[in-house]
Amino acid sequence: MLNPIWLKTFVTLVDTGHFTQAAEKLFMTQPGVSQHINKLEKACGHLLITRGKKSFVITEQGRLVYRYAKSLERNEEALIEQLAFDDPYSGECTLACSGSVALMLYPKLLEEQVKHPNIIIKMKAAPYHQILSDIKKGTVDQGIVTDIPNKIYFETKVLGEEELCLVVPSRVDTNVNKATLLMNLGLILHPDAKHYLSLFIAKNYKTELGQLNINSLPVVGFINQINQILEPIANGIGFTVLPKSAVDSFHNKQGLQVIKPDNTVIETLYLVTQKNRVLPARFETLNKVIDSAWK
Amino acid sequence: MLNPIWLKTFVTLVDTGHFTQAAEKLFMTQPGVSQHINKLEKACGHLLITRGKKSFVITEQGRLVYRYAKSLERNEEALIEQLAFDDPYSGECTLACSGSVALMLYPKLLEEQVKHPNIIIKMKAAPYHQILSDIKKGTVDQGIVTDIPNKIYFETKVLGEEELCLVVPSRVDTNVNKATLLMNLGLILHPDAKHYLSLFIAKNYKTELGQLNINSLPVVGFINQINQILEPIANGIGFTVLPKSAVDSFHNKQGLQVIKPDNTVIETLYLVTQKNRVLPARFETLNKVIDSAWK
DNA sequence: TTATTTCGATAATATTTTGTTATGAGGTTG
DNA sequence: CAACCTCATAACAAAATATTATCGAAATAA
Repeated sequence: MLNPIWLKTFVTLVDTGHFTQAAEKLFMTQPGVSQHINKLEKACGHLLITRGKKSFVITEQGRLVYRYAKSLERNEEALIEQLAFDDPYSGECTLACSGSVALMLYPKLLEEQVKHPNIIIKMKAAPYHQILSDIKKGTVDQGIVTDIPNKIYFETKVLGEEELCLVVPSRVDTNVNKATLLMNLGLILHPDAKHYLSLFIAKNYKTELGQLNINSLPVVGFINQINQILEPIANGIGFTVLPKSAVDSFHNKQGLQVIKPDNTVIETLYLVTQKNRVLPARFETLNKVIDSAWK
Repeated sequence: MLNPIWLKTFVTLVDTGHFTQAAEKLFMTQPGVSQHINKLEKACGHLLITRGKKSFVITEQGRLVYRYAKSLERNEEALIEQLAFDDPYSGECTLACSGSVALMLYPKLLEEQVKHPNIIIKMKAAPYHQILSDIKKGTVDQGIVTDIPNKIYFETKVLGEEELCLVVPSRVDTNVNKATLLMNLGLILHPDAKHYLSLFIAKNYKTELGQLNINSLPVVGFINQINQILEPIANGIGFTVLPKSAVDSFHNKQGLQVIKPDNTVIETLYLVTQKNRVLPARFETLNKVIDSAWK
């Protein structure tokens, strides 16, 4: 490994052209300089200078190492400067959430990135457990989920609420027994479908759906692209449960029919971060936008 | 200064998530890891991890340092690799020579750069003494000059020869005493004018010019752009001495008259490098072109 | 030329830095 | 609650590093 102190000595040596002068400049003794150069040459595996009796000439390798040392110095300075300066309008922000939240949130975040081009938004649509494991690993800074995770590892803050919609094809007659209706249609599966459906059933149609086993429902499709989940339903195939925002943004709404339930089903959204992790200033900028999305 | 060993320890710590495991991986003890991190934090001036009782969370500064450490590692590897590999078709070649040599040589070298785009030719037209001082400083790799420099500091190799031409305006009657002719015309000065003129006089017109003092010649112009030196002469003003190649490439030759001397005046061109400096392989590629320019 | 000074290399020694062992405090697990 | 982890700290041992002393060769001055 190339010790930066040796590199600095080498740079000074090359700049001054004299071992003695370099030593003076560095407040050390001349043999010290000699030793640094020897060690650096050993570490590099190449002679960095060609020694004459009283003078030296830098080798090609020496030139390369000299340039490297200079750039190292600059890089290190830049790093130290960066460490002290927590810019609220620059840096990477990685967040993960469900596809439907992403669908609604990402455009708003992009507006912010347009305002402050040095903020870089990285959005990952993922299922619940992956969001949590990514936050725990630290590969994702923040997540938005619909369940409160383990308080030992995560910090949680309520963001807002979203209405869940049971969506069926527009042609279907909904004035029938709901269990029969859904069994006949079959489920269009997506990453959060079963979770949403169970929330929905827990609050509605208990008498009709009470004994319905979600896992025994026929599955008539699967898609994990949020903007395509409603496609089969608009074509008359299956049903699903989705947040209202996802339904609203669908391009072909006349193909759909949202069943108005007796009790509105609300899921709470939580902003989740790693426990004890202090996020940099740019997340305040970001979270203003996220907060306002549910206001 | 950020010790690369501490940085490596820090990277390992972050990767493993455990002091003990990091220590094992690095064949050291756990307190050693603790100390490395402490020292690194002190050197950075920031906490890199937030310590829990049995675990830690990386801080924003820690993330920056982690990224820096990773890139440092890559850069160092790249350097070491580069040191061992002397590519004949890539790298910078800086050379210095007179304007007239540059005029002739640079196009040929550019052809070579087109063939091998990773070779970067840097050509500096400069007077004799500056060429030598640049080579001695090491800011220029090679020079082409017309005098053998001090053998203590430089290595010299004969490149070829060039004919010198005494150039006067085309309208002038040359069948007169040469001293009178030149005194009446006056010298168009350029960086090598006096040197060339002295070479010329030493071999020709000794009887006529014997007592002519170059420094007392009237100077009627000065220009250090090689392709413009002959401009005043083509306009009927002054005389000068230049290599034949520079005269040949002049755009308005009918305005000029080259005085045919009794003894052709030849200047020898020398390729000069710093003493004891071994040039990298790309200079072999380059010097083939340079050699062939005078063949 | 010879004496003097300058410059870098080397060896021996002193000092500082670094790594290890030993130990303790706090937390988790069975 | 005992056994077991994990990390921090202190004391000490080991290694790395810097200094002093000295030499030889070359440049400079006399």
